[in-house]
Amino acid sequence: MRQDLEQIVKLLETFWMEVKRGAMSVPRGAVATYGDLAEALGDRGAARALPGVLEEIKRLGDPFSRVPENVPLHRFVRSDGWIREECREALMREGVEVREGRVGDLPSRVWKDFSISAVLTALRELQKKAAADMHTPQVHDAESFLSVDVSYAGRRALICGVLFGRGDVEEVKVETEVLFPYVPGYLFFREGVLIAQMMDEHQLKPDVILLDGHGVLHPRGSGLATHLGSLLRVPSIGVAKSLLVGGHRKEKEIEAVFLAGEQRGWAVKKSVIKKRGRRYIYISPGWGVGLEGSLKIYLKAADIIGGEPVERAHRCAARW
DNA sequence: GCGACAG
DNA sequence: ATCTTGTCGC
Ligand SMILES: [Mg+2]
Repeated sequence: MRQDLEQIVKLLETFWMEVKRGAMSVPRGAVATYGDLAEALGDRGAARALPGVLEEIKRLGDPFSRVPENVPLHRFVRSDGWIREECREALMREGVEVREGRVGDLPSRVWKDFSISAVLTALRELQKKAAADMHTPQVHDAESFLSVDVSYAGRRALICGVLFGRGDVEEVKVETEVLFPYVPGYLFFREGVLIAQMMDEHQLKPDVILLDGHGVLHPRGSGLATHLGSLLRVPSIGVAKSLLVGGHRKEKEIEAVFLAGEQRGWAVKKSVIKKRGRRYIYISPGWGVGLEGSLKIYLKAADIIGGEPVERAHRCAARW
């Protein structure tokens, strides 16, 4: 079953609505932790993204409504009781005891009765569907390539695609609004959605897309490259600078990367691609490409562009 | 206190 | 990813 961009974007809008509802429900005189709000949203791992999200809602409004909301940002603390510097005074005025930057008696003050929908769980369900979509005849070669990267400035994003493989090299750039924070394991919803918009707008149909992130080398087998490839029905490969999950030996120039006892990708010394560099980069199949195909096609792309393909897109995206 | 989780 | 001076290594 195919997903569509509008359905996904709708869920991202829901994310902001639910964060707002959750934040507004914390009563005066109480505090809530970022972790508990994240858990109510479906994943405690999103806790680190929430201070920024709440602040954005208050200052600028969510990216959909763009109407600033007076969320009680000051009632949110870290799970160890730590309160943001600028929130301490407001909290004290509400009768909360503040000692050395922390909530006096956290267990008695903390409120966690959120009744919001678990949007992040819904996002994970989409990831699982994309991961299950992994079959189809896999490609073993490609003639035209698109490498992509995204840079950020506040809530603006610059998406840059580099098309190559048929002689010339073409750059495509699109500037848009960021719709979702960075949460480890959910990169597709931040960058993939913007990249899909860019490819729609310019009607790009390369044989394969090379993305700055992982493919099946992901907790749910559904990284940025996998989900985007599945959405667009374009074969894709993940090219990451570090691991999110999994591990590998460090003896040969090219090593297999394993996750839960199964090979999910490759670690390739950068020196294989470029003159310098001793670090590994991580290649994994996205969608419509197998393990062997991902490595073969990636090395071909690197050879044609004469360097690391995603790095090429990275430099492009750095120029606003 | 330390380690850690793509971008 | 971004914020940023000087510093290290090829
Ligand atoms: Mg990037």
